[in-house]
Amino acid sequence: MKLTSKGRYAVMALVDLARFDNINPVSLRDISLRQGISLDYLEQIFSKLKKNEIVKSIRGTQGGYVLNKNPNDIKLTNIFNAVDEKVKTVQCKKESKRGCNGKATKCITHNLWDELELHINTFFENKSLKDLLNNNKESRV
Amino acid sequence: MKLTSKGRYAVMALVDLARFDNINPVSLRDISLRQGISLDYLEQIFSKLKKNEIVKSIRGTQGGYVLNKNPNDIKLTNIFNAVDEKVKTVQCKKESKRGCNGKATKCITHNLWDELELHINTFFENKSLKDLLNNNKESRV
DNA sequence: ACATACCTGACCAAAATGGTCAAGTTTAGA
DNA sequence: TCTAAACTTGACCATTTTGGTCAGGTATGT
Repeated sequence: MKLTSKGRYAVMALVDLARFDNINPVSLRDISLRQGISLDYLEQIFSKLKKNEIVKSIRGTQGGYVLNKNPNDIKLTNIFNAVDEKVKTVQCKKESKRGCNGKATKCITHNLWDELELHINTFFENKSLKDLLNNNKESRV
Repeated sequence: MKLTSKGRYAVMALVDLARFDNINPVSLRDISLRQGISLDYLEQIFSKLKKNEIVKSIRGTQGGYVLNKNPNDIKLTNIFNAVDEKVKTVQCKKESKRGCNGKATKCITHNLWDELELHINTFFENKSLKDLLNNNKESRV
């Protein structure tokens, strides 16, 4: 059970963006340099963030990205959904008619995984970009 | 962020085992049939569970596996650790001296991932095999 | 017009996942 | 004592996911 770096990068980049986009649009190049994330990879990630209306892009010289919402209204849930970092505990959800192993019953631990998913998602829903900004004053190592 | 089936299978198998091992040792073949998990794969999983003293094996005809502890004392944490299903949010933990991206600072969201790990692990530590047994009376679909 | 920055899609290597296969060893019971 | 059931070990492997790179674009401020 692990977090993929696409999800991590998306959050890191957005925190970075939130810190600097008051003044000017922030170029991916800057984020890339500051956060140590490959520029090409960032472009993929921001393409998705844009589709999900979390950021806006401004083209041309001095262009870059800007948040499209108040940091308080951008929850981790929104970010993770945007980059397809979903919390998946069981696959059997889709075949809704049937039980889990093709049998007529739910798999013996089905309720547990539902609980787990809920537990994690609750965490993501209660955490906004703003929380992260506040929480990040004293992070020197 | 997803749960691997090794972890899921381990829990499913142990719940199955806990239900039936009062009378006789339970063979992997039976678990395989009841839970729809490949026998060969179960063997890999139980080899790890045994090393971690969660189950005992009894060889020979009519042999099989038995729980090695009270269901109340087997937490999800123990099971997941046994089969290497760890919760990993950041890689940067190991290089403890340095920060995250090889820089002198923690990555901007480091605290967040720590919190998340804690949040998930707490769930696993508070859940025992016994809880699952009780919770599983009415699981028909 | 040109540099900067976004945009798009193809491509790819490495690791993880989710197993299978083969060849044992051990032991209860007929 | 023979044999079948069951555990044991370790090699192997196909597929998917991950974490990118590369090669081209297109838009726009100056």
